[in-house]
This record gives sequence, structure tokens and C-alpha cells, in this order.
Amino acid sequence: MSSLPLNADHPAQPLASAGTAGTATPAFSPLYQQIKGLILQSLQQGEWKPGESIPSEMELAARFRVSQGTVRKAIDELAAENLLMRRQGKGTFVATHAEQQVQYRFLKLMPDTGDARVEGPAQRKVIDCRRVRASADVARALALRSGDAVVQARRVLAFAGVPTILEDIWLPGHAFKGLTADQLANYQGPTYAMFELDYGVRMVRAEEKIRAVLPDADQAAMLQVPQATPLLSVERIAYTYNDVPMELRRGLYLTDTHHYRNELS
Amino acid sequence: MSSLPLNADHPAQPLASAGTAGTATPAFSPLYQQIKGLILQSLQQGEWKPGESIPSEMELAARFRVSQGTVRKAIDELAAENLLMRRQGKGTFVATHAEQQVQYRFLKLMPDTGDARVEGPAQRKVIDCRRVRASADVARALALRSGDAVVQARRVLAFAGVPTILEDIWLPGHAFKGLTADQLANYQGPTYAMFELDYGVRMVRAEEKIRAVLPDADQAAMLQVPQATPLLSVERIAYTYNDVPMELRRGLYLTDTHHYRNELS
DNA sequence: CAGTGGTCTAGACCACACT
DNA sequence: GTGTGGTCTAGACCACTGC
Repeated sequence: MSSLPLNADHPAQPLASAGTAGTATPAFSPLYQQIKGLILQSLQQGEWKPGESIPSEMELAARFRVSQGTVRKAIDELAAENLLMRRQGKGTFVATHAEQQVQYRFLKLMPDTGDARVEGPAQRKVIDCRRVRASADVARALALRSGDAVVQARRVLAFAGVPTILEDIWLPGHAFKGLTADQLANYQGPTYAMFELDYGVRMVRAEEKIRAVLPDADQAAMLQVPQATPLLSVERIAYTYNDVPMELRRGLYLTDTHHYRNELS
Repeated sequence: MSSLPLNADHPAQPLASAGTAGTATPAFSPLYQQIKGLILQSLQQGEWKPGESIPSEMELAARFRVSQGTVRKAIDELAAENLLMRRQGKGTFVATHAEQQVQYRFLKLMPDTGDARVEGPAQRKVIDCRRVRASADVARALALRSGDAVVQARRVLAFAGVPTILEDIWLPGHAFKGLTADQLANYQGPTYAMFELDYGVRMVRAEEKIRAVLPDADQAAMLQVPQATPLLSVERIAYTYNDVPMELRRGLYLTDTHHYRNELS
């Protein structure tokens, strides 16, 4: 395992790996990975907030006592993971869901014709929002214990007046104290941007499990469709920094004029 | 626009952009992008085949009269796009769907419990495989003209004996002359690996549109489910090099014991 | 051992944005 | 012009693979 020459007078080489001395894996870690970890730590601790710029490559290189190229490689990876955003001539910025360019990055439902951006944001109607105790499956998804406090919300999203998405959302109670239906309904912009601003929680990545299902009577009523209408069931777990799960979301998507779009590579 | 110093005696700087002289966009293209284009061209023309190694970074640097670092950056991007695969100490290889590591990379349907790899490959039953004329929508998807020859196939994939996927596949007739039902059913390994080996067609990326639907009588019979069973409709267009569409695939997935898995970032 | 990709440095210059 | 990220080079050394 290499170590960072934070207090050394001279930039150092990685101090070589464990070799055959122990039974543990060598676990060689390149310098730029360690730098990446340190930057990640600063992001996590809120040293730089979403939308703000981080120090220049030269400054970071000086701070960490490494060359610009090494800092550069660390930032490259963080930018590839959508944690940072580089803008030539301006600087490097902490990514945010408020950014116009990548707004609604996690919403893959697209209208069959035309551009998603043209359609504009959905009309949101919050059915319910309250503090409850986590059921076993919700607790498991959010890495909590059964019975821990969670905020539970249900809302309907409509496009051009047509109810299209029915969403149930669960959030850890400790991180989202005081979340109201009003916030979920009336915040201008992506919900995840509101989470950043009001609760300091930045969603970094998510996993979705998708199925085809038929709605129960309640769900059909909420979406104003017959119960025989097949719907897309989308279960999402969203994670903050360090793979900590911070949201469970179960969506039902009406897919007669929309589709879920995915790119494979 | 910079140009490559292929015959120069000295490594060159990019020859600067157009400046304000013309009305055309400057279209500055960094050296490594040009190198990337040349490597791409060699891949496309089959100079190096799937699974083979390409020349070392040093050799390519010599061939293109640039530094190793520049070649490196070009290869980095191609590796990130899954066109090449780097293996430390061994070399850089042309990616292939036959690779154990990334087999069935485009199949996102996973069993609800356990690992996909454990389940093993599906049993394939080919219902139909014949040469037909392209309908308007198939032609559009494959960038052909209506009436052009296409190979059309239908097959059912079963896991542990349970029919789970019904697939209709369309392929450009000119590139897949002589494709048989036997090949589609009995080739050991991913179908896309067979396409590479027998037809020299490598699928590089794909786009999918997903909906929830109810099957018609025929489809329900093929999957041995009631007609009221909601199914995932997955329409895929797969592309070779240079964004040329080479396959249209319409799948119906049974999602009672499986789900479509997606990662968002 | 030689050859491959992987890391790190140092320095030069280019493209872009702001002032 | 100044400062930012972006490109390119040259050279050194490290880690991994296979002869």
C-alpha cells in the first residue's frame, strides 16, 4: 500500500506494495486513486457544495504535493462518474441535479415523439407525505432497521395533463427531517435538486429493477386507467457518496405514449 | 483542423485551427482524436479481429509518429467504449462478445434471486427463420429501403425449462446471407459472438425502448402464459462501428421471476 | 529476462472564458 | 492579459505476464 507524501519535501513514488511478506493482498493503490479518495472525502464533507467550483488543478497539485497530471487523472475519473464537471477555461465544478444540462438525469421515461425537454417538467400532485416506521423490505433497501423512522410519500406526475407516473418514495427519517408535501409538489426543478439544497443530500447513482405489472384498484384509480392496463414497475434505490442508499422509489409508468429509454454499450 | 504528421520527420504540434478566416466552425480536433479515428478505421476494416491483440502502444506511437501518451489517450477512450480491452502485461485486445467476462453484456434480464451466471445460458428454440422483404418500420430502423431483403427470425428462450423471452429479430439481408435457424439455436455462446465469427459483424452498442404490454394470442401461446399476463416489451436497435444499425430486435420478457436491471449514473 | 500496459513527473504550448 | 482546463511530449520507473 502506498502512502501520500503530504508532509514530504519531495514528491514521492508510491512506496511499493506489501510483497510476499504477509498473507493479505498486496492492495497496491496508485497515487491518483488516493488523491481521488481525498477529493471524494472533501465532497462528502461538504467542503465544496453542488454547483460550486473546486480549486484549480494546480492548487490541488500543490495541496497534495503531486504533479498536475496526477490530480488530473483523479479528476478525470470523478468527472466520468458524474461527480464533477469540467468546463474548459472556467474550472471544475461539483455536479448538481439543478444543472440545466443534466436535469432529470435519472428519469428515463421519454415521450414517444418529440424531445423530452420540449414536454417540460411534469405537473406534480402529492397524495400523501408522512413519517412512518420502516417495514422490513423498506428497511433492507435503505440499510436501516425495521421500525426506524422513514418519510413516506406518494405522488402522481402528469404530462400535458395526463397522469403518467405514480410514485411511492421512502427516505431515511434522520436525513430528511421535516420534509413536506409542499416541497415535493412545488419545488421548481428536479426533486433531487431540492434534496441537495434543503437537505444536503446528493444522489450520485441508482439501480433500477423493472417489471411489467397490472395495477391494483387503488393504483389504477390514481392513474385514471382501467385495471387491465399493463404498467411498467420501476423500483429504484438511489445512493449518495460511498454507496450509502438514501432513497427507495417505486414507480408505475404508463407506457402508451411514453417509453423507458436505455442505452447499452 | 489539425493534420497528422504521418510523413514528417518530427512530431508535430496540431497545426492550429481555422481561426476567423472562414465561416466554417473551427472544428479543432486534437491529435489523439485523430489517432482514435485511425484505430477505429483499422478495427472496422478488420485489420485486427475480435479477440486478437492490436500492436503495442509503442508500435502504434511509431506508426503514427506521435508519443506513447497520445496513443494511450486514444486507446483509453476506445477501451471506455468497450471497443478495446486492456490487459496489463499482455497487451490490448479487440473486444468480443465471446469473452467470458462480458458475455451477454446486452441482456439485462436477471433472475430475481441468485446470480445470472449461475442460471447458465438459456435454452433456445427457433420458431422461424427466413428471408423476407423489409416492412416500412423495419426498413426505417435498419436504415434500409422498404422492400430490401432482411432475415427475419423468431425464437423462444427458456430458463430452467420455463419459456421467458419471445424474440423477433431482423437483420440486413446483405450482411447475413445464409443465416440458418440451426445457427441461431445451436451456437454455443452469445448470438452476437456467432455474428462476429460467421458474419464479421461486431455489435458495439444498442438502444432499447421499453414498455409494458399484453401479448396477443400467438405471443401468449409461445410463452405459455395467459393473455392477461403483463409483459415487458423491449425494442432494441443494435449498431456496429460508425453507428450503422445492424439489428432490430423485439423482445417480450416474462417478469414474474426475472427483472430488467439498469444502473443509472 | 524482455515486453506489455500502468503510473508519475516536468515542462511547453493551445483553446477557452472572463475582465 | 490572466487563469482555467486540454493537449502533447519525453523520460523514468513500477506492476504484471510469459518465456
